[in-house]
Amino acid sequence: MPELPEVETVVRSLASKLVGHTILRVEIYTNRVVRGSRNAIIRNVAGRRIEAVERRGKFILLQLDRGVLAIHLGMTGKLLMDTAAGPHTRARLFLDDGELIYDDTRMFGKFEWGAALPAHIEKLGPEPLQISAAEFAARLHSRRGMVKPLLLNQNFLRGMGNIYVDESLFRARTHPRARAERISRKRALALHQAIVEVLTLAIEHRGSSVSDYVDTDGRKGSFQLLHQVYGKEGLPCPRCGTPIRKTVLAQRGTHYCPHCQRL
DNA sequence: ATCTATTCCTGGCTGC
DNA sequence: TGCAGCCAGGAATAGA
Repeated sequence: MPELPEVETVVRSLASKLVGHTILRVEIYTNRVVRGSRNAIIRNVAGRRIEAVERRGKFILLQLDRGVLAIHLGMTGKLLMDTAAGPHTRARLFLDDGELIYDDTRMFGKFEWGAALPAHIEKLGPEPLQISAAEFAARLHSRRGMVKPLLLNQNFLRGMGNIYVDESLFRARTHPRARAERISRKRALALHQAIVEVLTLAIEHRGSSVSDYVDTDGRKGSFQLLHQVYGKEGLPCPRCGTPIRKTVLAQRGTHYCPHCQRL
Protein backbone atom coordinates (compact mmCIF):
# COMPACT_ATOMS: atom_id res chain seq x y z
CA MET A 1 0.00 0.00 0.00
CA PRO A 2 1.55 3.25 -1.03
CA GLU A 3 1.74 5.72 1.85
CA LEU A 4 3.98 8.75 2.23
CA PRO A 5 7.37 6.94 2.03
CA GLU A 6 6.34 4.88 -0.99
CA VAL A 7 4.91 7.90 -2.80
CA GLU A 8 8.02 9.92 -1.94
CA THR A 9 10.16 7.16 -3.46
CA VAL A 10 8.08 7.17 -6.63
CA VAL A 11 8.13 10.96 -6.86
CA ARG A 12 11.91 11.19 -6.52
CA SER A 13 12.32 8.64 -9.25
CA LEU A 14 9.77 10.29 -11.53
CA ALA A 15 11.27 13.73 -11.01
CA SER A 16 14.64 12.58 -12.30
CA LYS A 17 13.05 10.99 -15.35
CA LEU A 18 10.18 13.27 -16.31
CA VAL A 19 11.05 16.89 -15.58
CA GLY A 20 11.69 18.80 -18.77
CA HIS A 21 9.97 16.23 -20.93
CA THR A 22 6.73 16.53 -22.82
CA ILE A 23 3.65 14.34 -22.62
CA LEU A 24 2.63 13.67 -26.19
CA ARG A 25 -0.55 11.74 -25.51
CA VAL A 26 -2.51 10.06 -22.71
CA GLU A 27 -4.63 6.96 -22.97
CA ILE A 28 -6.99 5.97 -20.17
CA TYR A 29 -8.62 2.57 -20.37
CA THR A 30 -11.04 2.68 -17.46
CA ASN A 31 -13.08 5.52 -16.03
CA ARG A 32 -12.77 4.06 -12.56
CA VAL A 33 -9.32 5.56 -12.15
CA VAL A 34 -10.53 9.01 -13.14
CA ARG A 35 -11.71 11.73 -10.82
CA GLY A 36 -13.54 14.46 -12.70
CA SER A 37 -13.50 14.33 -16.49
CA ARG A 38 -11.50 11.78 -18.44
CA ASN A 39 -11.73 13.95 -21.54
CA ALA A 40 -10.38 16.90 -19.58
CA ILE A 41 -7.29 14.87 -18.75
CA ILE A 42 -6.77 13.65 -22.29
CA ARG A 43 -7.38 17.09 -23.79
CA ASN A 44 -5.37 19.17 -21.34
CA VAL A 45 -2.37 16.94 -20.73
CA ALA A 46 -1.47 16.21 -24.34
CA GLY A 47 1.42 18.35 -25.53
CA ARG A 48 2.25 19.71 -22.07
CA ARG A 49 5.73 19.98 -20.66
CA ILE A 50 6.40 18.57 -17.18
CA GLU A 51 7.89 21.37 -15.09
CA ALA A 52 8.07 19.55 -11.76
CA VAL A 53 7.06 16.35 -10.02
CA GLU A 54 5.98 16.86 -6.43
CA ARG A 55 4.35 14.99 -3.58
CA ARG A 56 1.54 16.37 -1.46
CA GLY A 57 0.53 13.79 1.13
CA LYS A 58 -0.10 10.64 -0.89
CA PHE A 59 -0.77 12.58 -4.11
CA ILE A 60 1.74 12.72 -6.93
CA LEU A 61 1.59 16.06 -8.72
CA LEU A 62 2.87 16.49 -12.24
CA GLN A 63 3.16 20.26 -12.56
CA LEU A 64 2.67 21.04 -16.22
CA ASP A 65 3.42 24.19 -18.15
CA ARG A 66 -0.35 24.62 -18.02
CA GLY A 67 -2.27 22.91 -15.23
CA VAL A 68 -1.51 20.00 -12.96
CA LEU A 69 -2.06 16.25 -13.26
CA ALA A 70 -2.69 14.72 -9.83
CA ILE A 71 -2.26 10.99 -9.37
CA HIS A 72 -3.24 8.96 -6.31
CA LEU A 73 -2.03 5.36 -6.26
CA GLY A 74 -4.84 4.08 -4.06
CA MET A 75 -4.04 0.57 -2.84
CA THR A 76 -2.40 -1.11 -5.79
CA GLY A 77 -1.44 1.67 -8.19
CA LYS A 78 2.00 1.49 -9.82
CA LEU A 79 3.73 3.91 -12.14
CA LEU A 80 6.25 2.04 -14.24
CA MET A 81 8.70 3.52 -16.72
CA ASP A 82 9.21 1.83 -20.04
CA THR A 83 7.67 -1.55 -19.32
CA ALA A 84 5.12 -3.51 -21.31
CA ALA A 85 1.43 -2.96 -20.68
CA GLY A 86 -0.28 -5.79 -18.81
CA PRO A 87 -3.77 -6.93 -17.90
CA HIS A 88 -4.05 -4.30 -15.15
CA THR A 89 -2.73 -1.37 -17.16
CA ARG A 90 -5.30 1.39 -16.69
CA ALA A 91 -3.53 4.30 -18.38
CA ARG A 92 -0.48 5.17 -20.43
CA LEU A 93 1.41 8.42 -20.79
CA PHE A 94 3.39 8.61 -24.02
CA LEU A 95 6.34 10.92 -23.51
CA ASP A 96 8.74 12.46 -25.98
CA ASP A 97 11.36 9.92 -24.92
CA GLY A 98 9.58 7.04 -23.25
CA GLU A 99 6.40 5.75 -21.75
CA LEU A 100 4.86 5.80 -18.31
CA ILE A 101 2.50 2.91 -17.56
CA TYR A 102 -0.15 3.06 -14.85
CA ASP A 103 -1.01 -0.39 -13.50
CA ASP A 104 -3.67 -0.75 -10.84
CA THR A 105 -5.15 -4.16 -10.07
CA ARG A 106 -7.89 -2.99 -7.78
CA MET A 107 -8.52 0.38 -9.36
CA PHE A 108 -8.63 2.44 -6.16
CA GLY A 109 -6.21 4.93 -7.69
CA LYS A 110 -7.19 8.21 -9.33
CA PHE A 111 -6.04 10.53 -12.11
CA GLU A 112 -7.29 14.10 -12.00
CA TRP A 113 -6.53 17.17 -14.04
CA GLY A 114 -6.85 20.72 -12.74
CA ALA A 115 -6.06 24.17 -14.08
CA ALA A 116 -4.78 24.69 -10.53
CA LEU A 117 -4.37 22.37 -7.57
CA PRO A 118 -7.81 20.80 -6.89
CA ALA A 119 -9.46 22.13 -3.72
CA HIS A 120 -9.63 18.74 -1.99
CA ILE A 121 -5.86 18.41 -2.33
CA GLU A 122 -5.22 22.02 -1.37
CA LYS A 123 -7.09 21.62 1.90
CA LEU A 124 -5.23 18.53 3.13
CA GLY A 125 -3.55 18.79 6.53
CA PRO A 126 0.13 19.66 6.95
CA GLU A 127 3.03 17.44 5.91
CA PRO A 128 4.20 15.24 8.81
CA LEU A 129 7.84 15.98 7.97
CA GLN A 130 7.29 19.74 7.86
CA ILE A 131 5.09 20.47 10.85
CA SER A 132 7.03 21.35 14.02
CA ALA A 133 6.63 19.31 17.20
CA ALA A 134 4.91 22.22 18.95
CA GLU A 135 2.49 22.76 16.09
CA PHE A 136 1.75 19.05 15.98
CA ALA A 137 1.00 18.94 19.70
CA ALA A 138 -1.28 21.95 19.46
CA ARG A 139 -3.09 20.46 16.50
CA LEU A 140 -3.52 17.15 18.30
CA HIS A 141 -4.92 18.83 21.38
CA SER A 142 -7.39 20.85 19.35
CA ARG A 143 -9.19 17.66 18.32
CA ARG A 144 -11.26 15.12 20.18
CA GLY A 145 -11.51 11.48 19.36
CA MET A 146 -9.18 8.56 19.11
CA VAL A 147 -5.63 9.18 17.97
CA LYS A 148 -5.42 6.46 15.30
CA PRO A 149 -8.41 7.59 13.21
CA LEU A 150 -7.10 11.13 13.56
CA LEU A 151 -3.67 10.21 12.18
CA LEU A 152 -5.36 8.43 9.28
CA ASN A 153 -7.42 11.52 8.53
CA GLN A 154 -5.69 13.26 5.61
CA ASN A 155 -7.26 16.57 6.54
CA PHE A 156 -5.54 16.37 9.93
CA LEU A 157 -2.13 15.27 8.68
CA ARG A 158 -1.41 14.31 5.07
CA GLY A 159 0.42 11.16 4.02
CA MET A 160 0.09 8.63 6.83
CA GLY A 161 -1.67 5.31 6.23
CA ASN A 162 -2.37 2.21 8.26
CA ILE A 163 1.17 0.85 8.39
CA TYR A 164 2.98 4.02 9.45
CA VAL A 165 0.30 5.00 11.94
CA ASP A 166 0.62 1.65 13.74
CA GLU A 167 4.41 1.80 13.65
CA SER A 168 4.51 5.40 14.92
CA LEU A 169 2.07 4.76 17.77
CA PHE A 170 4.14 1.79 18.87
CA ARG A 171 7.34 3.83 18.94
CA ALA A 172 5.60 6.55 20.92
CA ARG A 173 4.12 3.96 23.32
CA THR A 174 0.68 5.36 22.63
CA HIS A 175 -2.47 3.23 22.47
CA PRO A 176 -4.34 3.59 19.17
CA ARG A 177 -7.56 4.29 21.09
CA ALA A 178 -6.01 7.02 23.21
CA ARG A 179 -8.07 10.23 23.11
CA ALA A 180 -6.19 12.97 21.28
CA GLU A 181 -7.26 15.67 23.72
CA ARG A 182 -6.02 13.66 26.70
CA ILE A 183 -2.54 12.82 25.41
CA SER A 184 0.06 14.60 27.53
CA ARG A 185 2.22 17.25 25.90
CA LYS A 186 5.27 15.12 26.52
CA ARG A 187 3.64 12.14 24.83
CA ALA A 188 2.41 14.31 21.96
CA LEU A 189 5.96 15.51 21.33
CA ALA A 190 7.15 11.90 21.48
CA LEU A 191 4.52 10.94 18.94
CA HIS A 192 5.68 13.67 16.59
CA GLN A 193 9.26 12.46 16.95
CA ALA A 194 8.17 8.86 16.33
CA ILE A 195 6.33 9.88 13.16
CA VAL A 196 9.35 11.79 11.86
CA GLU A 197 11.69 8.89 12.66
CA VAL A 198 9.48 6.21 11.13
CA LEU A 199 8.80 8.15 7.94
CA THR A 200 12.41 9.24 7.52
CA LEU A 201 13.71 5.72 8.05
CA ALA A 202 11.08 4.29 5.71
CA ILE A 203 12.02 6.75 2.97
CA GLU A 204 15.67 5.74 3.39
CA HIS A 205 14.55 2.15 2.81
CA ARG A 206 12.48 3.14 -0.22
CA GLY A 207 9.21 2.26 1.48
CA SER A 208 7.51 -0.97 2.56
CA SER A 209 6.59 -3.69 0.09
CA VAL A 210 3.89 -5.57 1.99
CA SER A 211 1.61 -6.69 -0.76
CA ASP A 212 2.76 -5.57 -4.16
CA TYR A 213 4.21 -2.08 -3.93
CA VAL A 214 7.11 -1.43 -6.30
CA ASP A 215 8.74 1.79 -7.49
CA THR A 216 8.97 3.09 -11.05
CA ASP A 217 11.74 0.61 -11.83
CA GLY A 218 9.77 -2.33 -10.43
CA ARG A 219 11.97 -2.45 -7.32
CA LYS A 220 10.57 -3.37 -3.91
CA GLY A 221 11.19 -1.32 -0.77
CA SER A 222 12.70 -2.93 2.31
CA PHE A 223 11.17 -1.14 5.28
CA GLN A 224 8.75 -4.04 5.85
CA LEU A 225 11.78 -5.86 7.29
CA LEU A 226 11.91 -3.23 10.04
CA HIS A 227 8.21 -3.25 10.94
CA GLN A 228 7.81 -3.74 14.67
CA VAL A 229 4.05 -4.29 14.99
CA TYR A 230 2.36 -4.10 11.58
CA GLY A 231 1.68 -7.65 10.41
CA LYS A 232 3.23 -9.06 13.61
CA GLU A 233 0.13 -10.39 15.37
CA GLY A 234 1.08 -12.99 17.99
CA LEU A 235 4.81 -12.35 17.63
CA PRO A 236 6.73 -11.03 20.64
CA CYS A 237 6.91 -7.28 21.09
CA PRO A 238 10.50 -6.24 20.25
CA ARG A 239 10.56 -4.15 23.42
CA CYS A 240 8.96 -6.35 26.08
CA GLY A 241 8.14 -9.72 24.52
CA THR A 242 4.38 -9.52 25.06
CA PRO A 243 2.54 -10.95 22.02
CA ILE A 244 1.47 -8.22 19.59
CA ARG A 245 -2.29 -7.87 19.47
CA LYS A 246 -4.42 -7.17 16.42
CA THR A 247 -7.85 -5.62 16.61
CA VAL A 248 -10.09 -3.62 14.31
CA LEU A 249 -10.30 0.12 14.78
CA ALA A 250 -11.91 2.53 12.35
CA GLN A 251 -12.45 -0.48 10.06
CA ARG A 252 -8.69 -0.98 9.89
CA GLY A 253 -6.48 -3.78 11.11
CA THR A 254 -4.71 -2.31 14.13
CA HIS A 255 -1.52 -3.74 15.60
CA TYR A 256 -0.13 -2.79 18.99
CA CYS A 257 1.58 -4.06 22.11
CA PRO A 258 -0.96 -4.27 24.95
CA HIS A 259 1.84 -3.90 27.51
CA CYS A 260 3.82 -1.00 26.02
CA GLN A 261 0.83 0.91 24.69
CA ARG A 262 -1.57 1.45 27.59
CA LEU A 263 -4.70 3.50 27.61
C1' DA B 1 -17.87 17.43 15.55
C1' DT B 2 -17.31 12.81 15.91
C1' DC B 3 -18.44 8.11 15.00
C1' DT B 4 -19.70 4.03 12.44
C1' DA B 5 -20.83 1.41 8.59
C1' DT B 6 -20.84 0.82 3.61
C1' DT B 7 -19.03 0.95 -0.93
C1' DC B 8 -15.62 0.30 -4.41
C1' DC B 9 -12.15 -3.91 -6.17
C1' DT B 10 -9.41 -8.39 -6.96
C1' DG B 11 -5.56 -11.50 -5.70
C1' DG B 12 -4.34 -14.38 -2.24
C1' DC B 13 -5.34 -17.12 1.40
C1' DT B 14 -8.13 -20.47 4.34
C1' DG B 15 -10.86 -24.33 5.05
C1' DC B 16 -13.65 -27.97 3.53
C1' DT C 1 -7.66 -30.06 -7.05
C1' DG C 2 -11.43 -27.09 -6.77
C1' DC C 3 -14.26 -23.78 -4.95
C1' DA C 4 -16.70 -20.73 -1.78
C1' DG C 5 -15.90 -17.29 1.41
C1' DC C 6 -13.17 -14.03 3.61
C1' DC C 7 -9.58 -10.57 4.02
C1' DA C 8 -6.62 -6.51 2.91
C1' DG C 9 -7.63 -0.93 3.07
C1' DG C 10 -7.69 4.73 0.99
C1' DA C 11 -11.15 7.60 0.62
C1' DA C 12 -15.81 9.04 -0.41
C1' DT C 13 -20.28 8.81 1.36
C1' DA C 14 -24.34 8.34 4.22
C1' DG C 15 -26.44 8.31 8.40
C1' DA C 16 -26.58 8.57 13.53
